[in-house]
Amino acid sequence: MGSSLERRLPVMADVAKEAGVSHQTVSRVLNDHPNVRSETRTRVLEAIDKLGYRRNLVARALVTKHSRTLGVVSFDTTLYGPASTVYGIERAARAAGYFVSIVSLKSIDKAGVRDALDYLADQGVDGIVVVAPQRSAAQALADLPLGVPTVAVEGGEAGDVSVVCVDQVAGGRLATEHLLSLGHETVWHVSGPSDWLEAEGRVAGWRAALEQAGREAPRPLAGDWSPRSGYEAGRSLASLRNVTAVFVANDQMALGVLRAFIEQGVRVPEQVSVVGFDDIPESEFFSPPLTTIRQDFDAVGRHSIEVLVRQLEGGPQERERLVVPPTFVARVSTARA
Amino acid sequence: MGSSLERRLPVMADVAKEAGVSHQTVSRVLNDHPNVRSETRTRVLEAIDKLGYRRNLVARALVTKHSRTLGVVSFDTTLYGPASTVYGIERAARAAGYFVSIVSLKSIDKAGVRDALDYLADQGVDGIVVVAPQRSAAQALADLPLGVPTVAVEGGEAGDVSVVCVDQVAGGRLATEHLLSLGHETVWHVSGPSDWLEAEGRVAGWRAALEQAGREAPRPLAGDWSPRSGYEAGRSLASLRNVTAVFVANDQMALGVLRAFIEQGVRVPEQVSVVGFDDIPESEFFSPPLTTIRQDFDAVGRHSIEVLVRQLEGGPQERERLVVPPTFVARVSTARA
DNA sequence: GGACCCGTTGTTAACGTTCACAGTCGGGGC
DNA sequence: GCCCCGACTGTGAACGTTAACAACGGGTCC
Repeated sequence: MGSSLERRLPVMADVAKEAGVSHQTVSRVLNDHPNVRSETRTRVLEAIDKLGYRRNLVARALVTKHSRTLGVVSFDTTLYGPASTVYGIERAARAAGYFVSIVSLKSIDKAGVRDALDYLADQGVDGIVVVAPQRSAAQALADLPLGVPTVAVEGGEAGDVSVVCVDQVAGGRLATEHLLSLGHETVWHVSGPSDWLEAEGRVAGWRAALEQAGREAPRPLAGDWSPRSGYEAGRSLASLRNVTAVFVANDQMALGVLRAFIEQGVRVPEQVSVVGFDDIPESEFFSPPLTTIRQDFDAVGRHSIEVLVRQLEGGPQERERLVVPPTFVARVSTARA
Repeated sequence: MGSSLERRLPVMADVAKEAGVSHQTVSRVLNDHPNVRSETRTRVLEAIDKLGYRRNLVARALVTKHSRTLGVVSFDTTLYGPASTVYGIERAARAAGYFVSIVSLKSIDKAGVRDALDYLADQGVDGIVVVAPQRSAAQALADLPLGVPTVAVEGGEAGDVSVVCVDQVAGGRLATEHLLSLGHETVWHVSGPSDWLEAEGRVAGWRAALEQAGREAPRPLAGDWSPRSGYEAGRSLASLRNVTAVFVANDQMALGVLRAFIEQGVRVPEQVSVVGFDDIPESEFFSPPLTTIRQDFDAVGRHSIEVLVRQLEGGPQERERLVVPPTFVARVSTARA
């Protein structure tokens, strides 16, 4: 074998020899230690450049006990919400100088969350963000004795950890009040899966708005976030007489509802008004373009890293709770009753 | 502070003392070394359990020179395709016993890719998967001298690295031939951004199918994958007289096209047939449900890890090229001319 | 002029694991 | 009875970095 291929990568000692200083001085240059003569610094930098030296972060992590890696536990990053949140997390983390190690769970049960947490802890992450939108995940988090600073996204009132989330209740209210303000007698609801905190919050907001207006709340139809479940809910709704307004818990299900209505000859918004939730990029081009509630996933991701980094670098801190407000997006799927 | 909080985590030496053996024997037990008396093994295991010992992977990585971490470089993981691919990669990697560290790029230029690669190399990843669907990214990859085994996903003919991809040309053919077989005189095309290899492959497949049938290829309209760009292309198409069949390079743009057609009073599939690409979960519920070409992103992700792990564990290997075939999904957006 | 301090540098010892090698012990072949 | 071999275990030295401390020189303050 050629020697150039086998030659081991240069280490600090090599740089030190090249620059005629001690390895510790090289370390100081690398870590921006103030007390290094600038002439020495230049010499070291030149040696580094000449040798193509790159510092070994593993060795560094061993002695500092900090890996500058953050762990992310998430659920099905194929969905737009989690994907966008994780995207925001990753970019914010990198901007803050951290690596990001990801674990995507297929199902979130206590064992799954515990495994993921152990797995990341083994790897030596400095902090963890758990995208835990399900009650079971939030609970698992609350029960687990975790030795690593942790932030929950959409985590509800989860034990001791800090939480960053969108105000789902406000979102549900926003949607419902909009429909009520258009003169609809009441508003039907297609909800998300019952063990999701987000689904629950939207139901609560919807119910609160109806109650405040003194209206009867119809029994909500439960979906699973998928377009298909929305479609099925839509068929049920279409067969009912008195439905004029529907608040659907996410845009994908709203698409299914829209489809069912079209098939059944129910015109939106002339006969029934529909409001979605999330504002996915597609919503604007549904038929008709969907009025919806926008969640700023990117902000959620960024905030969760802010909170985590503050905890990491500012020492032990108070548990924080950061709420991002949702916003109303008017399009054409709603009309006066 | 309570001493229990400050007590350092147990290390191998603690376990060794507890079990009355040397630290090396503990190491052997942990690494499933054959030559350990089973009675000794049990004693060590009990000590580990009692002390709640967890081995320090950072220290291990320092001496073995293997971090059991894989790096993933991707572009905008908010899009369904990349998100699904990365999801598949992550799960497959974890199943193979590797951690996954992710870098999401906003724009893929040579500098961005180089930075990401350096960043991951610094962290000491054992291998890298680059989801490099753009020509510039593929080129960057080809030019870069990388010391780490690398696999490109959707990477085209990229230099020395192995490639896993979906056969885009076949997909383009499939879509076009389907439309031709329905008796359409020719097929229009709304393409993806010109520097994307996937876009280029689909154009090539479309063109080849038309040529083979002896038909004229109209000038393709270029989009940027977004529903909005599809919408704009759709408006242009609607203003044309002789358009009866359109192959759109992805489902999101197809949604925009559909929307534009509805607004212009063009009926699908009665007047114009539309075929998309990707088969995102929403497509089935578009109006009308979209006939499309399905890409198995999950398989792509899994294969890329297979190839990478084979390279990692089987020593230096031949450059591989693995092609996943797309499949045709019939729905209702197409009809006889 | 001596004490002291600060800026600069070097020396030595961690960090927690695995690797290389050297024992020890018991059994089988001659 | 001796030798050798194989199973098992222990000892010491890496791995490449940062932390802790010591040492040196020159200036300032009294």
